[in-house]
Amino acid sequence: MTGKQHQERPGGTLRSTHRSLPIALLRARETLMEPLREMLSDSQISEQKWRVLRVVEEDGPIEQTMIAERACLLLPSLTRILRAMETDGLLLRQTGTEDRRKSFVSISDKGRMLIQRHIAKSNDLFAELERKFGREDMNQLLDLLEKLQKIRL
Amino acid sequence: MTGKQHQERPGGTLRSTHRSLPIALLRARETLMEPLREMLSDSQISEQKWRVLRVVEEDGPIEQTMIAERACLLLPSLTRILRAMETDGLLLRQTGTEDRRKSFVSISDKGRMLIQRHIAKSNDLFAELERKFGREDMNQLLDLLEKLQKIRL
DNA sequence: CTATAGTGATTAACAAGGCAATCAAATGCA
DNA sequence: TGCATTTGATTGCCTTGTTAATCACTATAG
Repeated sequence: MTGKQHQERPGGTLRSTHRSLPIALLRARETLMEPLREMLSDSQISEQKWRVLRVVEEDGPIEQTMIAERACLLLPSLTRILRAMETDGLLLRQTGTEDRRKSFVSISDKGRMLIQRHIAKSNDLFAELERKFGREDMNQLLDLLEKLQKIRL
Repeated sequence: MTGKQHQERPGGTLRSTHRSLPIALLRARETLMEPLREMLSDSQISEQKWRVLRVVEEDGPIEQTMIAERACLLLPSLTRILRAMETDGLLLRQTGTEDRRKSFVSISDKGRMLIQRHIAKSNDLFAELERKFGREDMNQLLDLLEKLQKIRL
């Protein structure tokens, strides 16, 4: 029996990492985050805090479990992040009146100002991306990603 | 036709987080990683270590800078991960002969066995995804992501 | 009403992400 | 040859990711 080292074995082989969806999603995301992180570093704010800020601004007083889901964060991370952001005066937290386990988070004026300060740059980046990537492909990609999010394996 | 698609308040506004590409990429990735992480937890291995293992297996003796690029890790993270994986006997590291700054990493038999142990499950997951998502959309998504990776903003 | 289980949020402990500084080997140049 | 510069890798410091355990409060059964 000659050893077959790089051939298909009974267990088979994996796809090339070039066609691995998790890796491709990660690599694509890095393309976007590099300039975005640079933009946010001016305000000493992480990409996670930026996501939280946007979600809270978008959906008004909102409970933490919902923020976590929409900003793709786990609750333990969110706890720490909210504490820091509240200390920085970007957010407000108040415990619920009916159910005192819940707390509702809303954006402060300072938080709104921080968003305003980055809107122009953010939209510029988006426009540049749309130009280089193509509006058609952009929308198609967003549609496919939205479809993928809904799948449960 | 009916005016602006997107109404602007004084100072402007951001896109909805539903159409934010970085967030969409993250959410879509979560869909995939949930079952994958569960699979890997059997072997006490993180998704990062799994990526490293696959890259090293795929590209033979390879230097760390290259691993970092292909597995989407920063060098400092990789240093720690490789140290742990070497301790676990999944990888081998040897200093380069020409350039003694470089070190070349290769997979061990134990590492290869770990991959073999998960190939079936991994391919099953991929097949299920392809079935639920559609082969056509799948390939289109991979093509779009590959295109996006190449853009420099 | 009390014991119990369930839910939202937090804490603890450790792995990994991210940035800056550093080390060691190699390279370029006067 | 000397010495600054560059490059591959590491370390330190802090934040975030991840899991399990816990706390505070609510809802439910007996």
